[in-house]
Amino acid sequence: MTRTTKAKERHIEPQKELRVQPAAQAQKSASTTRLQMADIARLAGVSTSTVSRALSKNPLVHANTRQRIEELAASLNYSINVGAQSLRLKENRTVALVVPYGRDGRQSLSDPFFLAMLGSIANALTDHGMQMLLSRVDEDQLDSVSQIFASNRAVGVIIVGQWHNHQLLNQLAVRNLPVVVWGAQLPNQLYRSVGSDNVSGGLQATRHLIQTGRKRIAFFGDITLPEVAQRHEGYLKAHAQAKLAPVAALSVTMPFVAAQAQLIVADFLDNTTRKIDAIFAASDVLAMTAISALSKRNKRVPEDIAVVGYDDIELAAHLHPSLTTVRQSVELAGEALVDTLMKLLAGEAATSVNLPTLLQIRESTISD
Amino acid sequence: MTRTTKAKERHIEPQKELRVQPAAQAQKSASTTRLQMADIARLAGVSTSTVSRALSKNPLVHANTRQRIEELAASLNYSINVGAQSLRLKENRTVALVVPYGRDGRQSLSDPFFLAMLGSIANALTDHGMQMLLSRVDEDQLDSVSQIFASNRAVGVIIVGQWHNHQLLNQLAVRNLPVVVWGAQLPNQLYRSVGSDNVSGGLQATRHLIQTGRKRIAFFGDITLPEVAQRHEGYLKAHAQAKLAPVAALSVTMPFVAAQAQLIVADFLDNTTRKIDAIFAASDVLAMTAISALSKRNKRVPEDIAVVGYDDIELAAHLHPSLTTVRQSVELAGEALVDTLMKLLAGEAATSVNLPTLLQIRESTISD
DNA sequence: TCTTTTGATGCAATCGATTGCATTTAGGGT
DNA sequence: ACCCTAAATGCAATCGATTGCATCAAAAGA
Repeated sequence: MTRTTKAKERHIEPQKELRVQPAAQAQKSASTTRLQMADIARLAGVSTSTVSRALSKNPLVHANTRQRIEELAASLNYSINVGAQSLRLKENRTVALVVPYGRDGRQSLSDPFFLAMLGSIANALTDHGMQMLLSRVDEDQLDSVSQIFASNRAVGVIIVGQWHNHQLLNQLAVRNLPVVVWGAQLPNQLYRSVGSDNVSGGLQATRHLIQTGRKRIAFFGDITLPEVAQRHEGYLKAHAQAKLAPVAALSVTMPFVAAQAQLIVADFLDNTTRKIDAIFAASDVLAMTAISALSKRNKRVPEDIAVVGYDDIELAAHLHPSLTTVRQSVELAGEALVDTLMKLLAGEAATSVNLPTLLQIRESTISD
Repeated sequence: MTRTTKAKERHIEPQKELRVQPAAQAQKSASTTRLQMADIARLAGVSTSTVSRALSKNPLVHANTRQRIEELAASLNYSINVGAQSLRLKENRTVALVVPYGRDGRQSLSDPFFLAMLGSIANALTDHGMQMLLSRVDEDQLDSVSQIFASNRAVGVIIVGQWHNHQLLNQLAVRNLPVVVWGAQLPNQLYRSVGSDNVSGGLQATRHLIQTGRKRIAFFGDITLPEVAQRHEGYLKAHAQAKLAPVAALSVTMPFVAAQAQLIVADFLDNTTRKIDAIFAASDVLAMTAISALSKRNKRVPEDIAVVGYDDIELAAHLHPSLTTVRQSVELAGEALVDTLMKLLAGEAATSVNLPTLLQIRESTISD
């Protein structure tokens, strides 16, 4: 019997060798047909099976053959088609990072903290040999996250910011989808979350202000967001521990977006009936907005009013005055999110993570 | 002849129906087999061909059939496997965003400007129905970008930051790869770039300082980077136009990373032989670092020393003093990068883009 | 009633890889 | 010289979709 078994010859589908040249660009090099395994096989004088095995370092192929194929592939700059590969292997090394965006509220992709987090997650994923797909999703259509799985775009999802979506996130969790959320840990929470210990952070910040003699401390932030609510809880707790009665009117709800917050801060400060000697802001950006508004009104920070922020973005240390703030380690956060997701993907037990917070005391609360 | 042609029955590969349960997680729902087109077809009592056509709104299928299939698919939350689809169609709607990272120099993923750009690009790509894959690549191995194409991971690449890689980028360009770079436009440039008009930006900033009476103006930035070099060129040009002789010793080379820059700035300021009355910094982060260092030395901004930054990050307006800076519109930048890439992908002619810059005059140069 | 036309659906090849089994070749033992 | 084992390679099915052509059913024309 002949070696060549006369490979099937009926090609119904027409070979589109002749491909239309894009009109404008005469330059487009003629045969941009992407190199594939069959090409390497032909050039190496072996079958695609052997090439496949050689490139995956399968010991079945002879060492010499393998080296020859590897060199050939490298010299031709060949790289296996990951789409075809993952189709066949039914595997996928992509994780989707979902950033919900609402009309109002914290515009995640402009807040330095969230952006830094994104970078950190990218790094952590790279360390695990994972790709990162960035998806922006309308806050109201967060259930479209399940499409990401259904269409096999990614094996896991990291959602940055839980917003007002606790129920939606729970719905994803009951479907057993590998999802991890950056945010607060809440009662009746079915999904895994990673976040800083917001209550403790709020407590540390407020206690510090009280210890430096402040008595009328304002709170700036959007309390409808779980994370902020917990920071506010810490704020109240610190008051209680010091046997101070917090003044409700000093808790001001405002979104995270600097431009919008600025107006509310101005309005608050100009209302002379409310005297304050300190501000605890739910993010560094809000704190900076507050400081800016204060200095426009000739209030000195920290002499007249002390300010504490939250996040410890890189700039916080380089401001004037440098900002006292509650540090959430972006690096730890990224690693914890990715680690938790990896556990879920491996089918291991994974619990929500509460990262420690550390108060960074700087000039905005202590005059030297 | 019978209708059913006795579909092929020899299944060599064993059906792995029995899949190993991950040990720890007994919960893992039993049949997590992802839904596929064949399932929809079976449930609808049609062939996969019909389902495929129905979902792609092919007029060949009867309107009733189509609606039935669409509803079924929707109710089961079915979504076509994009991997298989793009394998068959040989198309791909993913763009890779490559962020080179070097040991030193501007750590793109911590600088707010680059991060904001990333968000802007993500938005622009979403508008074009494109996915965005984020890849971090070592600055020295930038040629691995071609792997992204070879492995069909993405159809186009946007590189944020040209760094010292002009030659490498040119090499990519001669291979006719659809690549767009954020950075300066250089002589002998074969690739398409999008950037702000750095020379003009540097000119505007410096001229403004000169017009407000400053004479000994320091320049802070890493001149080995093309973008910074052009800003410095504008700085020199402004001096020439004002018939001022720039003092070479006042141009200080420093990386973009705040922590590293801080040391160099401190060293510079403490060297009493160099008197200055203004600083033009090549990024807002550098400007903020400078302001912080100045106020630590009891120098007032702008009274003693005026400071101009570059980028106009969102925070710049909310600082104290608010920062005079050269605005690079992140939104325009993202759109221009994506538009240019889309043109390349469509085979249309595309040219490099130089975006206009606008000097934002704020408190750090003008006392009110 | 029988042929023709048209509309709707199914069959099977295909995209670029992986892999179980079959097959060939080389090496070893007697 | 001959058989047997082991090593190396090839064949062809498969992953989940798309699509040209064939087929079937129903409507229209003769």
